[in-house]
Amino acid sequence: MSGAPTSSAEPDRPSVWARPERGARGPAPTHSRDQIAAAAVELADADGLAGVSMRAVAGALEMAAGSLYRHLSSRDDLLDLMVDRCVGELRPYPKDGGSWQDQFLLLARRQLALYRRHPWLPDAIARRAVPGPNTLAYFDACLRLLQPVRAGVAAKFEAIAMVTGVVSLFARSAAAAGTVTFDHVDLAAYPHLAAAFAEPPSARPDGDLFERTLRSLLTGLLTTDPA
Amino acid sequence: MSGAPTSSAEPDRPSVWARPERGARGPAPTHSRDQIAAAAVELADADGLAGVSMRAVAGALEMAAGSLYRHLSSRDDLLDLMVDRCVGELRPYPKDGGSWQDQFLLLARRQLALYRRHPWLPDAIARRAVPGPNTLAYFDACLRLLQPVRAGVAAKFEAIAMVTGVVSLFARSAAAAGTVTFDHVDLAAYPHLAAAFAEPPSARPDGDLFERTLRSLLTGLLTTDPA
DNA sequence: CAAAACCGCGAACGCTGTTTGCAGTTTACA
DNA sequence: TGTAAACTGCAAACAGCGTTCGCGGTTTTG
Repeated sequence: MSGAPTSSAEPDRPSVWARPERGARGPAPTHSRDQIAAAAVELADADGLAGVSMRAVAGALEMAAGSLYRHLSSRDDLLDLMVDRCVGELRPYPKDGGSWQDQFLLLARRQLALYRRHPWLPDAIARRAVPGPNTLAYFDACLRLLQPVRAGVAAKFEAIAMVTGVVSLFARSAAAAGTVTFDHVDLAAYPHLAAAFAEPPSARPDGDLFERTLRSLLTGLLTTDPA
Repeated sequence: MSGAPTSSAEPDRPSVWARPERGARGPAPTHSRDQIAAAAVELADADGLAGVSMRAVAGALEMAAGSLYRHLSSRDDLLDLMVDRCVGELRPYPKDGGSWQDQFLLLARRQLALYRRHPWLPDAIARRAVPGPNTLAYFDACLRLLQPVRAGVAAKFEAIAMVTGVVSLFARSAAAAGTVTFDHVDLAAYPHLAAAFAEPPSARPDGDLFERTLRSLLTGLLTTDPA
């Protein structure tokens, strides 16, 4: 969901998606992958990513912490599951409406809503999540929307990653507006900061900022691009 | 460095910048704040943010882990120190050259270089770092560059945060290009992904992408903006 | 029916950030 | 000048974390 696709030889941790959901020999697992992911997402929505500890997730499912490792090989696997589960909420993908910019913007709006529902999602994604089926479907849908665009695959992936990133910036700026506070700071040494705060508080930028930003970003990234 | 300034009543953890560097009564500390921050930055540059444990930092300075808490009240404080120290590398700020867009772009380029020197910086900043003197100076310089722009303070802060965010996206995409790998995945269910990989690998987008993106972002965010 | 494979469990390991009591050192004030 | 307060660094400990391991019990395979 970030970065361009290449096949570099990095420390490939074996993804969850490779391992079979359950073995063929033993007793049936008392919990499914989806149940685990759902419980973890619920916990993250409530307490943030830090609240998603193996013990907490296991506790929410009334199982022992170590038992989780029958389903996952690490906490990273759990986060991959969570990410893919939430990306699935983007379905169904826009189809048959307006220009590719319009469609992409619609998708971006849905991403923004998703990131607001799950404020921890950008962080979980930025951690280089291994794409699961839903994430692959998301990329596929993006590429489908970008089909009319005459640009190379690399450029398209760059654009997708950039849009995803900007969307998460908007989600963060909305969620954490007013996070940075300059109170109790001596502004004497910072004349322009001081002047800014002397000014009467201006209205926050209008609501179309999201659309205008993404439109200029998309056209800038994809339309005038050669390759 | 992210988000707009407001004075909301959030759980204000007391910043490092408030506490005096050393008391007036006891023996002289064997290490200064700067030495601690420098050691931590060195560690982060080498091993990433995860490598910056209190014990590791203390070890690099040949002191006990608990002793760090004579200078800092938490690890967050340490990260704040690290961030502000690195932001200081942006000095001196551009002055007297070209249009405000040109000057801001120059600053953005320097930020990009900074983020490449310290790949952990974006993460440390995104964690809502408490602005130190260097960060305040950075904001001050940004506002000075934006002085000719007729836009409200809130819009300017939004723009600054957005530029900072996009710069870190570029830094990440460059550092982690080829991170997401679709190898060993059955692409049968994802026709557009499959088609994308069947295509001969196209050249990566040209180098002016950074400039074009930021220019369109800046003009989109600030020039047509009302108040 | 035996062997292999898998499940869930509880206890442990090493790591983390942080707290605490201690002894020693420097300063401020009467 | 002497004493008390304030500060320093240290070692040890605490709770929490992700993770591993050996156990007994259950299910399937041959």
